[in-house]
Amino acid sequence: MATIRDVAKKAGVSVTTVSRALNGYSDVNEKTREKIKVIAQELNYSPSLLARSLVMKKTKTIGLLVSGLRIEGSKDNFTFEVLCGVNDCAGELGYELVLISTDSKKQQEKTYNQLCNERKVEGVILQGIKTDDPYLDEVLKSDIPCILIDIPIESESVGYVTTDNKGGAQTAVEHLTDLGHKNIAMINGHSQAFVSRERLAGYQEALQNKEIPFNEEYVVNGAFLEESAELETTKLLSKHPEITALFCASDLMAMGAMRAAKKMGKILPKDLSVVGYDNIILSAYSTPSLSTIAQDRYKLGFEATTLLTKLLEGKEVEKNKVLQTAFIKRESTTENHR
Amino acid sequence: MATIRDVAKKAGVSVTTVSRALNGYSDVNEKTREKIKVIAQELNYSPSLLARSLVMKKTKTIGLLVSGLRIEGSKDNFTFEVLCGVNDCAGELGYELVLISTDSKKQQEKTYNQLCNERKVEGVILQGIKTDDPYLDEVLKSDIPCILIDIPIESESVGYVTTDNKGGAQTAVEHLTDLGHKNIAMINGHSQAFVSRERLAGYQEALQNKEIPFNEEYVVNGAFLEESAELETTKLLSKHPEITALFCASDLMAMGAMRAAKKMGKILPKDLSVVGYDNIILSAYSTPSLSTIAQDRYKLGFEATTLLTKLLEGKEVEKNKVLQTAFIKRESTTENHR
DNA sequence: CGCATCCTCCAAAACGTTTTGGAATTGATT
DNA sequence: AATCAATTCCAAAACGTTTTGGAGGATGCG
Repeated sequence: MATIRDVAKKAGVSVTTVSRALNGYSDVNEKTREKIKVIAQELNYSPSLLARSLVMKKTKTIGLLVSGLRIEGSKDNFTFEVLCGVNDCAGELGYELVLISTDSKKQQEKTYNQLCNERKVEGVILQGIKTDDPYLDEVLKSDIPCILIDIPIESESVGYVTTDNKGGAQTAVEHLTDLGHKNIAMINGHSQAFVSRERLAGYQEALQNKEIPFNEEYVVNGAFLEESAELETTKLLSKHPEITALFCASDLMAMGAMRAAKKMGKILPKDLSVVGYDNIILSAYSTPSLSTIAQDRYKLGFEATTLLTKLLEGKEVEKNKVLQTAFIKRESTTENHR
Repeated sequence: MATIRDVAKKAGVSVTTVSRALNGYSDVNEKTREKIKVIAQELNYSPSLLARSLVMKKTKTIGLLVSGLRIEGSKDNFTFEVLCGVNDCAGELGYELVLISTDSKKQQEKTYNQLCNERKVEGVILQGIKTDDPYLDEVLKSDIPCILIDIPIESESVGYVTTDNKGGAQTAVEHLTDLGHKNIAMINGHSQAFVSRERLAGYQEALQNKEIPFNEEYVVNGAFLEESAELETTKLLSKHPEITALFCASDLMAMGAMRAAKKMGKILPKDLSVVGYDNIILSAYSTPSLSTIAQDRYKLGFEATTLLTKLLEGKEVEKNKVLQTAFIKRESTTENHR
């Protein structure tokens, strides 16, 4: 409510002096500085970031643009944990965070550039965007610094962070082959995700290393959805009863797959070993608990922010970062008995 | 990048005209308006919300102030789902949303008023704050409109939304008494939460209705934490083996309680019926799945935003809203066999 | 023709800051 | 006494918008 002018008037000095006093400049007498500080406190004055940003042409604000901020995200907490990481890092570095959420409807109203320019965000972190999203082109053309999460594309102003999806998938499948499984199917996500392609590549490589031939029919698409995965698994296991192990590209799909198997009368993990991907909370609580590949979503957000701020501050940096994954053994995988 | 001045220059009109043309005023010729629109598009112009807010003294921005935005929140998703609700409602009504997160460290640097005044938020939604938090006093003294989530306090500028905690708890416990249970214990949250007091009251009332005497030793404090609840349950059941049913003030604590019981060799739900509170995702996936009281966290956020915006727009409204809960029967409760 | 009315447009002020380029005072040095 | 340097302060411009109050021209009416 109180402006710098009010402080200046009450202190009997100019606004310039108030500004310089409060911002720690040296050309103001310590005595007047103290006086000004006291008065500012009395008046409950806090400088308007709006006005400051306007004149300084700097907002110290980054945007977290999430495509599809929906309550369904509760199941894997991807968005939430990334948000926590971004928020913590931004807080540490003194950046404000604005949350920008879009969906296909909103995208028709405002372009990516409009969204960012309006709010004068200095940089953006993009989460949840698909590879065929029209925004992605805009992002690459735009010169607003941006870090993509889980989309490995680089340009002058764009970098990315992701995890070692191929390596993670390979580890998962090798765990299954190590247990003696030969007929290993994969429930993959949708093809508009880079991570799906990478995880498929890891699956294939793991098989190849053990000289197990790749069977196209063993890979089905579960769209990262629990229900789709359940449906696809039912079809898959009916058609191919010889399958003894399943690698799912997400834990959520693994949940659906396990339910499908149970409904078909299979005993887990004896009749079917399942390994997931993500290490979501649920995976520790399901019966059987799920062996999975853990990826650190919090760190994904944190590192994205670190990278972005370095970009903003003009530091020369690698514009990408690939985080490692970790395999977590739980109850859903066991030796092949057939 | 392009400013209104650039558009004006290129269109050969004044900035006034550009402003009025773009904002749909009537005193501009349709032909010039079209021309201006085209040029604005060409230049990729979007008005600076900063400048606009400054001059209009209106930001159309609300703040979601969450105390303790931490990754641990993944387990119950309270914050996330509230956020989704707030975000959706704010989006619909044309409000910007800024996420403000605090913790005890940050609170020492900046007061509540500073936090809000700096960013010129018009109103605030407060989530995750405890009843003994120093911010709460500030909130009540401040004249920034504010909606509290799950803290039933009202003042001139402050309202709240919450759920019917007492009724919910009562329903939960009545479910247990209906199943023939007499020795029903309660694992409550910490006492700095209004919801804990309310749920305790509901527990007591349900017992009283069935003329079951209240036993102080049957109520223990699990601090809303899974581990604490596990520990307390172990102690409780050891000391009072006659207990056949448990009402937990949160699903997460119910998870801990069930684990404790299992570790003691009890078969669930035969030896112990458990009902939780919240209906978090986990509760549907645990073994046994958890009977619980569902509260709609998304709606909590959505209604909070509705209320806040009405307050901001000066509409005369009830400054509070109490949402109903719903009982969900799952596997963790069964008839008393003793 | 004279006047009122409508339609288009615009110059300038305002919002609350920071920064620039000095000005005034004081103290020290020649 | 004159000069110089250091210290402390300030007026004014700038940032990018919206709004106010009115100007100028065209049109309609008596």
